[in-house]
Amino acid sequence: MNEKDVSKQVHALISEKFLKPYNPAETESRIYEMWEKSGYFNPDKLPSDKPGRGVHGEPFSIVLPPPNVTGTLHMGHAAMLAIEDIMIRYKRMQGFRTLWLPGTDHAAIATQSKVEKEIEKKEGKRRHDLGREEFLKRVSIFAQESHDTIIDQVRKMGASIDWSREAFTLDELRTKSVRTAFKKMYELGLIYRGNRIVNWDPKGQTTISDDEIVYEERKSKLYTFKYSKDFPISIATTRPETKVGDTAVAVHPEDIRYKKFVGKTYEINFAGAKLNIIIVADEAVDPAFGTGAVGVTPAHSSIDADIARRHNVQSVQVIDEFAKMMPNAGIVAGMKVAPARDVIVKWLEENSLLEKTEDTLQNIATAERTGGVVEPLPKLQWFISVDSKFKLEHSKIPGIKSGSETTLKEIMQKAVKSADSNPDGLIEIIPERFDKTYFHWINNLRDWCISRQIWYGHRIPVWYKEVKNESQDIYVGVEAPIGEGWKQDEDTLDTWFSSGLWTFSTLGWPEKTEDLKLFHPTNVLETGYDILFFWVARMILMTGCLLGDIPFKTVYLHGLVRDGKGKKMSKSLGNIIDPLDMISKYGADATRLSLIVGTGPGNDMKLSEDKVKGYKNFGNKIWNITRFILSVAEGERYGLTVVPRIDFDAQIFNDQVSMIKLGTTERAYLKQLNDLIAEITKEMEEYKFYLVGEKLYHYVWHELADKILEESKPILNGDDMEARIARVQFLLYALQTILKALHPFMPYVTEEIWQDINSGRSVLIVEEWPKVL
RNA sequence: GGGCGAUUAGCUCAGUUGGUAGAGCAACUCUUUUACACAGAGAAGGUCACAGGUUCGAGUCCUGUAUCGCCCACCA
Repeated sequence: MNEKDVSKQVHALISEKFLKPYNPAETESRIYEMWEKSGYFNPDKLPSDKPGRGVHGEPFSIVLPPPNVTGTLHMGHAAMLAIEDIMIRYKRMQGFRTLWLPGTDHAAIATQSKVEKEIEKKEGKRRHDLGREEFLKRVSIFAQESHDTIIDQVRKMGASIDWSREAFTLDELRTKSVRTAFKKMYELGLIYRGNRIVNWDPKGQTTISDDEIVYEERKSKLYTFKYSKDFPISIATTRPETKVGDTAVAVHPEDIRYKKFVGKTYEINFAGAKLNIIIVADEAVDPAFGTGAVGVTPAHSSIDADIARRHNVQSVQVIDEFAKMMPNAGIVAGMKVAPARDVIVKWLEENSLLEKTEDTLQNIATAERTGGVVEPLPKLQWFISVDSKFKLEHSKIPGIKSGSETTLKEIMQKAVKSADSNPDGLIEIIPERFDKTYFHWINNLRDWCISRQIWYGHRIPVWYKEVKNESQDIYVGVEAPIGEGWKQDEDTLDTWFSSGLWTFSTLGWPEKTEDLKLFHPTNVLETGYDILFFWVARMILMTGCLLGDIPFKTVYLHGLVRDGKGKKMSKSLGNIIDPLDMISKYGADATRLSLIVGTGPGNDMKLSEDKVKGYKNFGNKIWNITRFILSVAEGERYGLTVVPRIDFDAQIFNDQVSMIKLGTTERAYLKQLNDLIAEITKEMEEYKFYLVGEKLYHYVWHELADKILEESKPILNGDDMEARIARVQFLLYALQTILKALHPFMPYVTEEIWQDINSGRSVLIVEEWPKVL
């Protein structure tokens, strides 16, 4: 038999598919289906044949940060899925009883405004034209469609997630969790209803939280003037139109210029409005700024409201919910805020009261979702108090004893580990530097306004009943109260209220489920650093309050996905890279790896199509390495029968069992590979996936392929049978090892190869992570 | 105004208790040799932002400066 014939025969022994380049498109959906059928995504259906592994293993859980049902997934989601799937697959291979729980977020205000915009564009109607019921029906349809798209995308990424436990922040079970949480916190005195200055978005017609504000720097003018000729003090403001609502002028207590006026009151006719101004002394005033005197508008500025409260000064609202001046606003009554400002300035000029106009930069508060300029208004809303003391019955949080008094702020402070300030904290944030940001935020935290005047979301579980004497009965509960005349609160809850419960609402709380016992606290929360405050802090708050526990042990924060040049991806720049597009062009494995390598936790990642392409080539490289190794292993010309490759570890490393002696070269190769496994296993534990991905890439391509395979060719073609067998043994071992080690990163191509070389007798996702020998 | 981060090869980034600088991509030269041209071989490329300091020795520790980026903040 000549060489050519041998070659043909060899090829006949290898699956035909290895003769062509690796084709992700043909492979991925088939493999994903196989995984799903295996049941191994579900921690209850993991293999049970080995002690301490699979269903007998230690639990390891991650709850997916639920994507908003506002459309489709972007690269940031893809990165999140890639990182979490790596964690889960790694732990599953290590024998942990892994749960990765999927879900979606109704994202109240975001989803509602998206649908509102769509309806307005298509039908020219607003939500009030449709009515609450019809509008909600529309939103639900949209949410369902988004949900289906999202689920499909999650699967395409190769996420080994337990679909049997899928949750939605607005489904029946989560509604029960939300209402139970509300009721408990109300009973603890942590949720209260109060009339306070809130951030009102006139465009969205709702309150928003401090975190939903985006500040925009704008040029503005600082006007210095007097209310009237008889008034002794000049004040400065950027918003003259609000001055019709002034009720005081505040000066610093030590300011000798104004000391003599403190306590005096003045009746003034200011632009047609009747003002009653009292001069008060307050530490909050900076004597060096402007005139050193502040016109206090308690109804339209929270700092002014604070001053007013300290000095018992009344509050007069002059701007309404549509950002229009109210009837008591003198000559500007009925006008919009902006023109009212001009009119007031003109009035000041005409009356020779304006002393100075200066250019200044001002941070304008705008609503994140609608872009509307936020108007601070006094409104009756529901709040969560972060400073109220309450008794925490059962506490696992270090520094807070069961049954002791604490506050939500304290819970948030004590739960998180900080090398400097709180070394005993149980929650570790990765990268560490973010704990500074976290603590800084907590220290400045104010009460959280949780009611929203929108329709889509959890309706506040409070019912009112009018009784005589203009008072009303109030009922807070999980179910509607029995009896006539109860009316439920019209408002809905801030979407982060339900997200805050996510780690335990998804596991069945308030029921005492087996899942809750097994999988809570979850091991890792992996999410973007941009929602550290929105979400992570609130989960810690809610879990501490309701379970007396932490929601997760480790917080792994990833950054933003930017384009190849480091620019933020946006529609207007046209630089958006769509994950589905990348998957269909280069495969999920390549897409995943390109999002991992080159970026540490907490850093923004740069992604270009070329990078993805490069990793597609890598998939093919592995494919070709497999072809080569199988061809030499299975060739008759080497005198080898097809070896049951699954048992190689034993054969290689136990000389008693093996008939094959490894040579010094094989042992050197083996040591190198072993060192690599030791290194990357350590780095996996340290969440340094970017290093592991890169090192495996480098080893496979530039060590195994370029050096070891090349160096092996003369031996494999030589006459020394024993040397050939030893080499083939090593190569097969190396192949299996890198398939295992790469599997969390490139699940599809590794599983596809594994299926072939093991003739479908085992599934790589539950194989053992390579051992350090 | 406060805080955080970055600054290392043309580009994107590693560099874990201080011990003579690394990877990927791009560019260059050569090679179509039966695993792979979605490839291989080879060569090239850096005063580690700047200035001081500690040390036998600093990309790494300290102080300061500059530039860029991000977050937080109710100076009216």
